[in-house]
Amino acid sequence: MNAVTIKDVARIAGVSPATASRVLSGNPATSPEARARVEAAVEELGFLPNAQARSLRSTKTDSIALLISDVRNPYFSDLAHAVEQHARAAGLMTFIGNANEDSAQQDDFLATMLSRRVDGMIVVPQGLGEQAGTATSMMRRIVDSEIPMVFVDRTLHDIAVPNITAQSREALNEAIAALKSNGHRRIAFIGGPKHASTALERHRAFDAALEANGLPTDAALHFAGDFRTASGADGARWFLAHPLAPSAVIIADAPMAIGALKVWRELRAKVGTDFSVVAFDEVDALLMHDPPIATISHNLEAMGRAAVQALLAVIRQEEADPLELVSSFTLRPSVATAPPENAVHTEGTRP
Amino acid sequence: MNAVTIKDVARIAGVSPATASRVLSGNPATSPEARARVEAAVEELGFLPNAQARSLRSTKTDSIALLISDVRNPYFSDLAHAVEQHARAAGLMTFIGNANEDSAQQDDFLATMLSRRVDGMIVVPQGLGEQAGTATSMMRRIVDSEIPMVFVDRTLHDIAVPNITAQSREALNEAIAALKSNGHRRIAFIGGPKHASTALERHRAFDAALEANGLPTDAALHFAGDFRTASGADGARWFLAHPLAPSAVIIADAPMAIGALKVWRELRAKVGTDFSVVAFDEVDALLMHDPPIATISHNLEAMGRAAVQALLAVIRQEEADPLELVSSFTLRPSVATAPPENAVHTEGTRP
DNA sequence: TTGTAGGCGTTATCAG
DNA sequence: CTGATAACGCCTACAA
Repeated sequence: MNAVTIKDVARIAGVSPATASRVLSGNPATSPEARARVEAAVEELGFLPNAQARSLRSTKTDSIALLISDVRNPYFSDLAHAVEQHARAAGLMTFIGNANEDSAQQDDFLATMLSRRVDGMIVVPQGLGEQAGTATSMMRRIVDSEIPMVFVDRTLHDIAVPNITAQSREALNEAIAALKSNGHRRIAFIGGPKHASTALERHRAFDAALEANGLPTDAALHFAGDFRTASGADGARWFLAHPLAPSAVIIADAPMAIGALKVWRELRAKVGTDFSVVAFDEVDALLMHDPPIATISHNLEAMGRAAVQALLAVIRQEEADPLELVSSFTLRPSVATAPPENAVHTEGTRP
Repeated sequence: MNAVTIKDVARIAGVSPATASRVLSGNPATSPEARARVEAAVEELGFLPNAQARSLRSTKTDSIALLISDVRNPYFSDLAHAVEQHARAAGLMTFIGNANEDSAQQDDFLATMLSRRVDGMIVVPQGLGEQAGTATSMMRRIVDSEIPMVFVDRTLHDIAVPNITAQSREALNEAIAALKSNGHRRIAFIGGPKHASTALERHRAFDAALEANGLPTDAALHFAGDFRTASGADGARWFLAHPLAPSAVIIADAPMAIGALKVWRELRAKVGTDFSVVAFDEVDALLMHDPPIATISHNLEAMGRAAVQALLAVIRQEEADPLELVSSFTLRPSVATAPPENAVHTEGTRP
């Protein structure tokens, strides 16, 4: 296939493989003449060094792996873009892997990347268990291998690696204060899966924000989704049929919000009139919706940059600055301020 | 780091490295006893084989590279998802690279992947020149290396590798017929960049569809965008200010359509009333728009599947069926059927 | 400045 | 079925 090796280059250039290698790796101990001849030979043969063989001896590969939860979720593709551009600026190639919200797919990718000796990994970890999620045994093995690794967006509560996460409490405070000032009292929450730390964080911040605003928390107003479109659709139906008739709902990510909005449209439920909706993640689909949906958004660009910086610090064995990203809340009056008086729910009429 | 090698495993298991290797690679020429002991040793040591070294000897790596143009474009992330799932079903790991619509980034990724000896590549090629785009010299080198490769979505007119592309003529015929039957006569086109073959194909199909419907083609009604959001915004302003006052516009991809819609919203131009819009790519943002935008969509799932199949055929050196995917057209009446009588344009009133 | 001679971790070959 | 041995492509002492 690409059978041309450094020996071929050396032969054509009339030098030894060692000299050719030195030229190729920029070793100063080379004569200008040797350099010229080797470079000519490389050009002539179209030689591309075999990274496998190279990193068998040396160790740096100038590449990192990035594992995201779901390529099709704009939240993660924005993150991927940010990571990729910052890594590139630092001279690192990024290989993107898609876990598809599945820990087995995560494990395959990470194991393959580890065995291919990337210089480090930036991972949105796929958890298994309760609460913030717990590591798979493969994840533990990979962490034990001591490859430089940072978590981004999510964490695992039983693994101690540097992590870049966002904090949504302030934004939820604002959102709920806005809803309350418009008369909303029963606010539902469509949350994420137990294995994702972000789901837990958002859920807790939601409860805390209710309390901070003097509203009662109620487990019955919490729907456990899985961050994917289909569960948002389920949540939408659950919301409409809820016996407590909540007048507003906060949805913990964009795919679920989109799933929910599609259901509501089908059922002719009037978002923003019958009830109010606030969703995490500022994506085009939510802004284009009629009426536009209020959103709580993280700064993915900053998150990606921070993740790359943190990883570089680990690779260089420096101290990493402990970073915390705070989400911001964007209120779109047409939606979040819809008073519950208009709500079908509060009148007991439901599709 | 992961210093445990197959020799350690062999030592613990009390067999030779060769035997350990056979067990690990599923070679049938192994005794049950050897298998058991090796597996126990692997478990005990947490051994992970070094893929670098492995593929230095063998050649298969059970992995492929996928290069897409833009991770943040839902069109490509859907494609990535499809490719990844089908490759996974075929036992192949997928490494995703983001060209970011930039041929230099493409070249870096492909060169790195080639040197890491993936088994094959599925590429949305980034062209350079005129028309369907022309290959970079790195692309040529990579093709010359004879690594199994297929193009998907786009092609390069000076490179002959199997390619999976879509054909939009029928869909555009339908769209323009629908527009015409609603009285539209001057239809604008916001197209893609010259280096993308899809841009050329869609532009030609647009002209052909006009002719097929007995409408004149007019270069003045064509705006050259670049498939990214910002150029869609430019196109939107161009459209509103156009001296010929077209009453409908077809936009060649979703990011440009979204950019355009945002501008029109800001300027209070009434999409679907003042003028009609049809856009390529069925993405949530276009469906959520008020009113929903008519879309022309390809089946990305089928495209991804076909690309994986074609690549597998190349890898196995089989004949690949020359595949051609036809795009499907979804007409959403509320928009595409808006009669031009309502158009601000035809009345000469423009924001 | 250059060449020679190992060796990185694995698998293919060949003899037993 | 197993074990020794060589080789994959490259890099790096070490010696010249």
